[in-house]
Amino acid sequence: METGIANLLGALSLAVMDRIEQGAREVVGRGGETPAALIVIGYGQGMTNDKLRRILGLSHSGTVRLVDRLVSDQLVERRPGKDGREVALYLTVKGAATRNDLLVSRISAVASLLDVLSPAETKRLGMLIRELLERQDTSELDRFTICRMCDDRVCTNCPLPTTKSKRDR
Amino acid sequence: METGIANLLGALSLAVMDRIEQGAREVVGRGGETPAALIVIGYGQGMTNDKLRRILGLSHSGTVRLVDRLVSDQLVERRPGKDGREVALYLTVKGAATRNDLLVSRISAVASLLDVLSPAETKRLGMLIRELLERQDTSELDRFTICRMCDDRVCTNCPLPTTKSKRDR
DNA sequence: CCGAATATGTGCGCTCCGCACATATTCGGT
DNA sequence: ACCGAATATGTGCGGAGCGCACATATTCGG
Repeated sequence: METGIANLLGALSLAVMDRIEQGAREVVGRGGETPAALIVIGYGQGMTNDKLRRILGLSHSGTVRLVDRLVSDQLVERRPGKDGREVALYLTVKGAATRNDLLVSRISAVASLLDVLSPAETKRLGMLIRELLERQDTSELDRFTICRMCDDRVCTNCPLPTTKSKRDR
Repeated sequence: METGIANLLGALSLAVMDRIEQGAREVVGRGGETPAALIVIGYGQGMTNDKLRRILGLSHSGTVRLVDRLVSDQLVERRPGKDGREVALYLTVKGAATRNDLLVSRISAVASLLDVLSPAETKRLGMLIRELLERQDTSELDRFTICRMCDDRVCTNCPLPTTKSKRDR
């Protein structure tokens, strides 16, 4: 195994996430999984507290309090869900705008590290990362977790495998 | 700008750091910058509270309390520094062992994602990452920050630029 | 020699989160 | 149709991690 290369990827990932998280905190004024929550809620219609919990990898109560904060910041609304037990989470207008700023901030943070490469090098790097992600053995939940900060406007055809993998679960 | 590739690198970085941080928490029983602190203290002779603060990007008091935790966990010792104001931080035997476990855990976390690539692909990815890091405009402090979790046993010749850059500061 | 700079420690409070417990709704077997 | 199990959410409580403001000790520089 090439541990030297693993180390380099670890260092790069740390640098990337430092910049993403710093920008995210400036945009939403909060840290932890709060920015990711805002992005995840914006993906879908009918996101529930419990789905969010699993995607973010938080405890149940931690997720409830996280949503409390989003609601008190007027970024998210709790509405009655289809199932009487569920709560359906929706972005407010302000929440959608903040989410948008968040995605822009994230892409520009990564791009600022990436733009030292030539277009050809960037493309080669992109293809390798795409291969790497394609071949991961990810459950559907894993996919949402990995993609919990992804920009759905620029990520057409996500490379992560969908149906197969992890014993079809 | 290729924002699609920036998005992929962001997703990969998130996946990598999720795994690194999970492993680190299991090894040291603590999160935040505590694992990185243990690694940084292990690099040098005569690490001080203030140098550590700058590398980790924490406040002064946050760093003092972080070291308090490391001391109470018997991973680090405070010794009188050369300068009468400074405190010299040293790993205990237990601290050195924990640091070692931490580095092993980190490399294996990254490797578990990386090993779906062929040796040739891995090598190409490594070269591109190396190029990417080489061309960053990093101050000396930036280098330490980016490398704050790096495995000094496997990272021979770090690609990050040393002397030039950021107006020679 | 004394004020400024440097380095560390402390009181206090905030954010983010988990555990344990409580409540409400739906599902499933009889 | 009914009742226990499963599902989904909310709450009391506390801990981990961190920052701000302030205090103290040591060193530097004019």
